[in-house]
Amino acid sequence: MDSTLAADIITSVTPVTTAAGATAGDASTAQEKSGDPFAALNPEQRQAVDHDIGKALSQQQPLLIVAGAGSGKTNTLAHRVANLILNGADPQRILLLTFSRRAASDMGRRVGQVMQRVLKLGATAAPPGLPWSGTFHSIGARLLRDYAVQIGLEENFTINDRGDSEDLLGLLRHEMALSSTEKRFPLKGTCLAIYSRVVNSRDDLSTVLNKQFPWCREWEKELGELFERYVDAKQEQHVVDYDDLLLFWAEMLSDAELAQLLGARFDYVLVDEYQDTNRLQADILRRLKPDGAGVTAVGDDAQSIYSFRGATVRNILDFPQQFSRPARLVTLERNYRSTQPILAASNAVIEQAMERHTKTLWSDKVSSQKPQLILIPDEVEQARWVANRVLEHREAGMTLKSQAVLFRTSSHSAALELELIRRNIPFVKFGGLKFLESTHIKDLLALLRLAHNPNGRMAGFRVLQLIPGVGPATARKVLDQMAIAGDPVDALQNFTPPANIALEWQAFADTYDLMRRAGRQWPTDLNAARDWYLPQLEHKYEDPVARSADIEQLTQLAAGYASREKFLTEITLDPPEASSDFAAPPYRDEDYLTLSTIHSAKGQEWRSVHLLNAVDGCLPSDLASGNEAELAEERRLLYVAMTRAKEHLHIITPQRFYVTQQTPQGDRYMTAIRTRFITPRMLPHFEHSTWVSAEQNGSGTPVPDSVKMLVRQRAKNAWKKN
DNA sequence: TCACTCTTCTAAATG
DNA sequence: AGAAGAGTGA
Repeated sequence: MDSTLAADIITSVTPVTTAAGATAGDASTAQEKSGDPFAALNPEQRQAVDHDIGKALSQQQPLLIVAGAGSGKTNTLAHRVANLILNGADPQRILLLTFSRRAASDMGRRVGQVMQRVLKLGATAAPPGLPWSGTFHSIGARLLRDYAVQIGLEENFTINDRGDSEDLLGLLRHEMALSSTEKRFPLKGTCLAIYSRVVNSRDDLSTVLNKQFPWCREWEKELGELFERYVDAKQEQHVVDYDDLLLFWAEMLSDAELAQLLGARFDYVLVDEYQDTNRLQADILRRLKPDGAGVTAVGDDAQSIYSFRGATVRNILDFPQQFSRPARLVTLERNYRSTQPILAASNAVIEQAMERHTKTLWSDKVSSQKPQLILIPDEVEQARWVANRVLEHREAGMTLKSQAVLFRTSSHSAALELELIRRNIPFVKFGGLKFLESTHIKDLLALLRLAHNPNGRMAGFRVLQLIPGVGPATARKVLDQMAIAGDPVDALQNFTPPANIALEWQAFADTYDLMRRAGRQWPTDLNAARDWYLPQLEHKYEDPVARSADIEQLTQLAAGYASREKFLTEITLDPPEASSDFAAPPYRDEDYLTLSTIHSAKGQEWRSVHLLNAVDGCLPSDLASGNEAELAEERRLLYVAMTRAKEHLHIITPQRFYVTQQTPQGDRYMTAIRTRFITPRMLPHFEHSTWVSAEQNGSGTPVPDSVKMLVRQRAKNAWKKN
């Protein structure tokens, strides 16, 4: 093992006190008193951090850390990485697999802080970077580029995002005449979901259809054929989809020689959020390190919320037996995040879950304030109430950044967003509709992709139809000619378009020519693309101004990347989280409120958390109330949402919903009831209050709970005979 | 072959 | 509310 790097760091030690913030307890003082760098960790965390340190790599046992919400999971993992490096591990040979890009950079920073503190590095001394940290997908993409030639992939392959993949399936579906069948064939989105599930769960098609898509069972034969064509089409077009990034990686590892080569690249493999990995990812891990030496996984089965993507709780439950050597299990139950009343309520919710690693979180943060359960007339009032409360908290010294509003589904925040805009409260929304998914952004990216990979038919199909007068038929003809031509640029230039669009055609051909011309430098090709696209925007959309602002923003963003390939890969795997409408750059540095789907809130924490629409139909979503497994996951979602709160938790249940879709004899409003996951038995864990709408009581002041209780009690007493 | 309108169907979370 | 397919006129 290479220990030169750690040695280098130690020689640069300077006796400066740390600037890095201590997370759990008072790290710096505890450590200075005892002289022990890890003194601030609790005994279980310490076991995890010290596990098999100093043993020969080949002798090390795999490690599973089952870490409850807020138990210092990231901190523990960061300390373990730092400890490995301190004991001679080479940071270049550590593979750190995280769930999101944000988690990856967070981890890198934390490791740096720990290293700095432990080694007492000066604030200016750079801690070692971790070049191999990222999501399974992004690491997969890097490895595929490295080994492309050896596994028969074209070097210029591009990555299709979900929209492209759906469109490709849609096209093939149409070609197979499945779009006009007597009984409706599954839509392209459903087709992709089925395909993806097959790949990620490693089940066969009929199992997946029976288990997850029973209403599509009758199409098994056609779907099988469609997917076969889909795989061929991707190969012809030099494109891969998200699932391929994992699948090709796994397949690469089923070759003994390549597996040996790849496994030997990394001494340590650490996986965060293991509860949200799927079987394909578990296979990758096992094939990379068959005996589990140097493998650490961290996760919490109670927070598994990605089964729709094929993640399975079985992964974490089975981890101890996954390798040729059994794993060591360490459980972290002490919560450093939330107050005891918040934890008590969260525990009550998750206790109803059936299969799990039993653990009960505890905390010594006392508080007299129970989480609040608020009954509110409707969504509009909900928005107003939340905005009021957010401002109140801020008056009490809580920055907007330390507060968040969470919801099950992106659209649940619509009313709140309007209210926040109206009242000038800055916010950033995470999750939901991505910047990347708007048509105009997709158009421009498609043009860049087509320049990078002329075989990418989906990109081509989309781009060509942007030219006025070009529809599907012409586009197909052009693409066919491009495919057989030696040089795609020549094919475009030589194509004879219908006479009435000759001018438009020439402008496009010249742009493409420019973009592919040898010697061009990024981002000049991007600028050419933009200059061509902006005028198209004018006649294609009603609101060209807002859209061209997005395009400008994308151009800015893109110029920051080293190359076209880097940009295209990164933007596909890690799109900007918030749409430009709400996250204009100036807001970024200011204080802002966070709006987030529960899924995107994973791993985060805030002093105050509001949870919107805690009613049946929203949480659990009525689309996910089909079977027990789906319901169990919805329950975990509520648990995840609740455990994000450190001090204040407000759960809001609007009683009436405005229904946009009219049922034949339906009402405009629908009455909602409190989420079934908060049962009457749990009510003592909450403080209750009711907000009477402004119209009803004139002032909009909430009626204090004490008054209400009094009234209710008296009403009840009238019937008591004692 | 394209561009447009009309009708019917579906509807989430994400790398 | 928006997508996808069907139908129609230029």
